[in-house]
Amino acid sequence: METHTHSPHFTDALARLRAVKLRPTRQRMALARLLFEPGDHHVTAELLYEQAQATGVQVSLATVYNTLHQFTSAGLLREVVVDSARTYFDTNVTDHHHFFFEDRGGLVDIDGANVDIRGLPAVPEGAKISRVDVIIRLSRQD
Amino acid sequence: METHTHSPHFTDALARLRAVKLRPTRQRMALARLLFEPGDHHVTAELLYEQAQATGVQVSLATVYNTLHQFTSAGLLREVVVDSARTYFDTNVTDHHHFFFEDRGGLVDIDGANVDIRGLPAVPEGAKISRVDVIIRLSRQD
DNA sequence: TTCTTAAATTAAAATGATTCTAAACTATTG
DNA sequence: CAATAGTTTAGAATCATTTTAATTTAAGAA
Repeated sequence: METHTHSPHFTDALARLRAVKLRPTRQRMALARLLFEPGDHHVTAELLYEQAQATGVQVSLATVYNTLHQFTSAGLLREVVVDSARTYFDTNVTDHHHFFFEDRGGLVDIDGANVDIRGLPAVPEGAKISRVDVIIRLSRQD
Repeated sequence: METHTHSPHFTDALARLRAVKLRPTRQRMALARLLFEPGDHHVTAELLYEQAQATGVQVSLATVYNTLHQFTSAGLLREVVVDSARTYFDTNVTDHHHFFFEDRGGLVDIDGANVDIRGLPAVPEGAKISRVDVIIRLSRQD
């Protein structure tokens, strides 16, 4: 006999929200599932909003923006700045870098563990590194 | 006796425009001087527009945008994507990277000659590298 | 369960950077 | 100097994102 009837997915999203002290509202739960169940990927606000609509989740675009930012502040997501036209959010919050396909706007992660950057100058006085981003911009081969 | 009465600066801006086959209009000449005389630096469209106004150059914001993009296409400028809110243009078009001060939005160049990046995976099939950007994001110490 | 209230959601308006439009100039060339 | 292709521009349009202010809801108390 199971005492818990929640699906593992539900529990997972709920656990994540609890862990960062965000109220598990219907909207946040649904967005958390869309974001974290599929494994590492990248979304824009517009894309996540479309995914919500496509899967019957009722949520406004404003809430999608709010939620993406709240999740980012909470460390559940990372913002990736590669394109001045739109903001990407990454569900992979471990140390890593990106390939960026300039033509179609896609991102692919590069594990940061193996990447070693040498020859950088000293960090300016009074500042500290908050993050190092390596972006490899790709175009179509000839 | 001098046969040329142009200042070196004027000649320089003119030479640059000629080199990339852009008509040396009053506006482009003035913007070229604002951009290339001070040596390497970074501007946003709005900032360059303000500089033009401050120095009595009559030019519209639309032309500033047009010119920045034309100069970029011509290889006279480079676009730097570090902040999703605004686009920076860099007069340094040699191989280099950036420190980015997150709090005040400033950029400082890092010479690319000494920087060595190891451990990157192979470039995806059918794609080629158009550029590698290293952005070191800085926040205030403590 | 019901009440209370702070937190969350939302539609719609506002914002801000950037691009577009189409009309008025201007550099270049014959 | 005239013709014309390339430029500039004011102002409108666009588009991602944020804000506003009103409505709804989650969570804890009673």
